[in-house]
Amino acid sequence: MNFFEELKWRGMVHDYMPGTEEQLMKEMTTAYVGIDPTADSLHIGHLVSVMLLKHLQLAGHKPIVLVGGATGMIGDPSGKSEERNLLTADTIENNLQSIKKQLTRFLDFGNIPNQAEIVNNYDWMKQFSFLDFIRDVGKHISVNYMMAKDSVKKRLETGLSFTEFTYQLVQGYDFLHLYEHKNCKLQMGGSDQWGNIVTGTELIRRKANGEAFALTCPLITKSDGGKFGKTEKGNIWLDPAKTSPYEFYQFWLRVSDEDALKYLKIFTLLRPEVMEQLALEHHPAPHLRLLQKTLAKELTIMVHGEEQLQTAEDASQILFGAGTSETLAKLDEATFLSIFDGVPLFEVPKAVIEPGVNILELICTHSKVFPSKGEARRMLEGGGLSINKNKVASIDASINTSDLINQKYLLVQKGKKNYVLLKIV
RNA sequence: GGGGAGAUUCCAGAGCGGCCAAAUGGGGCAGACUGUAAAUCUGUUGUCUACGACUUCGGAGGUUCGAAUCCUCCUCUCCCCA
Repeated sequence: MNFFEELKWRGMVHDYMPGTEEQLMKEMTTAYVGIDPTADSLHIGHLVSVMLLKHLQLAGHKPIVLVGGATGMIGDPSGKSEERNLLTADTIENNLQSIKKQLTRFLDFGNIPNQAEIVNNYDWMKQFSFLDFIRDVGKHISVNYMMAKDSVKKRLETGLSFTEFTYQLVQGYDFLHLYEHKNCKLQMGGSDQWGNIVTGTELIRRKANGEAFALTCPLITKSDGGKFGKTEKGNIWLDPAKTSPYEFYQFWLRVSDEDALKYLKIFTLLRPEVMEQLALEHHPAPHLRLLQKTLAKELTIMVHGEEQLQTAEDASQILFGAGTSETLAKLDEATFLSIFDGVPLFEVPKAVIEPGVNILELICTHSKVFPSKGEARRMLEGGGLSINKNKVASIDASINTSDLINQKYLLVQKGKKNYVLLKIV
């Protein structure tokens, strides 16, 4: 199976320019995707682009990651309703380094013919003067052409700044630059990038008299229409300090049946036969969540490694399996701690708990499990609060040392899925 | 430059002197049902020393026993005409 076929069966092809497939068949092709260095970690939304490159490299082509140090300072108007804050060069540099580190888990930067590369468009944009830019680049693309782009049209109503309007030219120039300096003939990205990518190919044709291609993949959606990759707590990051491996694992485990297979295709490298088999087994017994478990497992290994997966699985087993207050009580401290690594933890002084303390006081005043008592009260009254896996029945309930696990811990549960650990010190 | 409309709780959007912590919808959270899915139904969605109190309706003042609601000024947004 070649690269193109691979992407197709995985449902990762949304649109491509005529000739793209032929180009990829013809020779080792260099292709790039752009990533905005808006944070010091990638999140799972970025993973699609990364997987595109992964497949590309596996098929023998050469991947380039373009970190948008320059474009990140501007902000793409696509899909945004408002102009974004500009980042400083320092922040971007810092973010870039962290991102680069994460990418090495996916792409081979080693000394091979099709080694992955990472480039920063700030490096070539920073000395480009405004005059030079409008003369050498702006001259080749008409305003009419630029205005016709969806990303621009959508913003005409609410207004967009000249800076944002220029974005597609800057991105287009990146492509031209890579075409000229790295023989890069293909740009990939999400379908929202189509317009920007095509501006690049257009620029390459007019200015370099060359031929370049575009390939986009569908934007990842959720079957219920929500935004992919977001939870109550925000983005799912690859950085374990931002999203613990446990949370990361749980995110994928909670994917709906409808989405599970789709995500498996996009985010894992499993072969079609394997997936077919999984789907077949999943169908008669959906509650076993075979697809979700496989998805969570594959991704956690890929991003965090085997060891972290083990912990995440153990923790999930305890928290969501047949776990009861008895099983909790039986855990020794080391196991207990390793399992709850990644679950938010608050410390409470021993003096508070020794005389016995009201439950609401404990979780609102002495620790910030809930931001306000009103919220905690509501949760409790609605039957959504448990301590050590036992539902708290009344707002007058009090906690004392006999409730502690290993004489030190309390497991507070908000609803079904959210756990917080209290440590008595 | 001239004329008009508006700014309300997470969002959209009612309210136009006391019955307003503020309708309704969306979203969020929780409960029930389940499979840590989906759908559905129910509850909840300012804070607290909690049948009561306190702080909210762009900002600052004022009128009034009493203001999200009336007046003045300011800031910002949108629309129309030049």
